[in-house]
Amino acid sequence: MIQLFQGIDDEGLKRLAQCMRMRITNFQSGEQIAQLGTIIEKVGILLEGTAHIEMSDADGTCTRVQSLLSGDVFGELFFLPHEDRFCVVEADTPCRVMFLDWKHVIRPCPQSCDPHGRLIANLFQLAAEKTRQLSAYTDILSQRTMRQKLLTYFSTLSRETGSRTITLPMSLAALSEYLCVDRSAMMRELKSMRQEGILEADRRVITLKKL
Amino acid sequence: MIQLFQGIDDEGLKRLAQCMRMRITNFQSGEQIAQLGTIIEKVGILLEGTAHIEMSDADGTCTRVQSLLSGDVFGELFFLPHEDRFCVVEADTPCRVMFLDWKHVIRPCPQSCDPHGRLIANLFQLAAEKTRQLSAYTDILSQRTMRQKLLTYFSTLSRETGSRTITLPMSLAALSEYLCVDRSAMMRELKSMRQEGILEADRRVITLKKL
DNA sequence: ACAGAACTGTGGGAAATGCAACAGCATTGG
DNA sequence: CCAATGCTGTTGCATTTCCCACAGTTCTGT
Repeated sequence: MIQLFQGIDDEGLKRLAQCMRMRITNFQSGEQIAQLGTIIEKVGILLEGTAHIEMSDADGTCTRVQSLLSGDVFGELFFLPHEDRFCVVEADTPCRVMFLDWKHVIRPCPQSCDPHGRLIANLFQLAAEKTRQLSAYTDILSQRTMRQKLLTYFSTLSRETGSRTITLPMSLAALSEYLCVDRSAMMRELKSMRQEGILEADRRVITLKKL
Repeated sequence: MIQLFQGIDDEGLKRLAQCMRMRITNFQSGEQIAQLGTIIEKVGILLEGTAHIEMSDADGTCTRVQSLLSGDVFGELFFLPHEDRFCVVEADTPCRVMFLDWKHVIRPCPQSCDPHGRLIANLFQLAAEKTRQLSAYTDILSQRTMRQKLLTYFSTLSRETGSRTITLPMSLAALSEYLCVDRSAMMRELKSMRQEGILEADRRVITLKKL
């Protein structure tokens, strides 16, 4: 199920395809799907496969800044790169990608078709979700101590799943990068949190004991 | 000049006002302008005055998470609060605020009027700008050392103004909070950066000497 | 089944950062 | 003009975090 097309039936999709000149392209693993500039030009929807956005720093180092899964929407709307940086979307596995022209999206079609309005609403919904994720992330990073970073992240996960026991969606090594802290220091911190009875931790499975 | 209405003339504004049931309300200092829920309901535009968004934490502490100036747009689209948090917009000075109903914004009017499309495009533009700001901020916070945080922030400012000499838009004390570091530690770091010839710093005026 | 790679867990020592406290300067409002 | 307040700049000391190194485990592809 693709969120972007939620509430739009096949009939509507066909009309939309005409309205906004949809085109679908296939990419192989490692192939470049798009480059992101500083103005909004295109909207991409990953129909199948996995990909990621990577950013070249001024000094040449590449950083993977975002992972994209099936159904994800990407483009300048959702990730406007900084001016002096080079930003590309690259396929991790074979991908099937749909592109829309931005200018056709925002220009309501003459018939003012219903699916079009729906699509725009969905796009906004996705944009809002994006900012929510980003602000949740800054919420974590703005914590001063590592313990607070960890607890902020864990309680977000716990809230989302509705359970005190959570399974991390990434390796502990990746978690340390996500939190922007040293891995060994994080292990040490987890250890002392365990000793203080704040949580139980066995590899990726964490159980929060106190609030 | 209000960005949201860029490219729309008075004639168009009048039509829009009908289309989407614009209404304008005045607020006094300290008055609550709106509460932000978890679904998109309204779009607010601050026409005059200054305000801020504050978030009540689970433990009751209030944090000012965003300042709003004349022309700023707020609402769930731009700031979706976390589920268990209570989020309000409050006036700092007397404010004049315009509200639009979200459902009328995304529903293209029967006549498919041109200003409507323009408004939607502007809204997207603003949303994109918001995510850009947020990701610039995470870019800073994700730096591991204070020096890198400072340099990342300074070079962003420098890039924006196109000059190597920048004037901080806030006090040094506020800057330390923005960067989520200790103020005295930051002063110390600025001092050693000055001594190493990386920059010149006199109060809020900073000159970058090396890249 | 095996080799290689990635991940987890631990520790010592170095470096960075935070905390607390204080003094001088600038700004503001009566 | 003065007092009060907030901002800047500095320091000693405690703590946290980082860096590096190593060992055991799990995972992965052949």
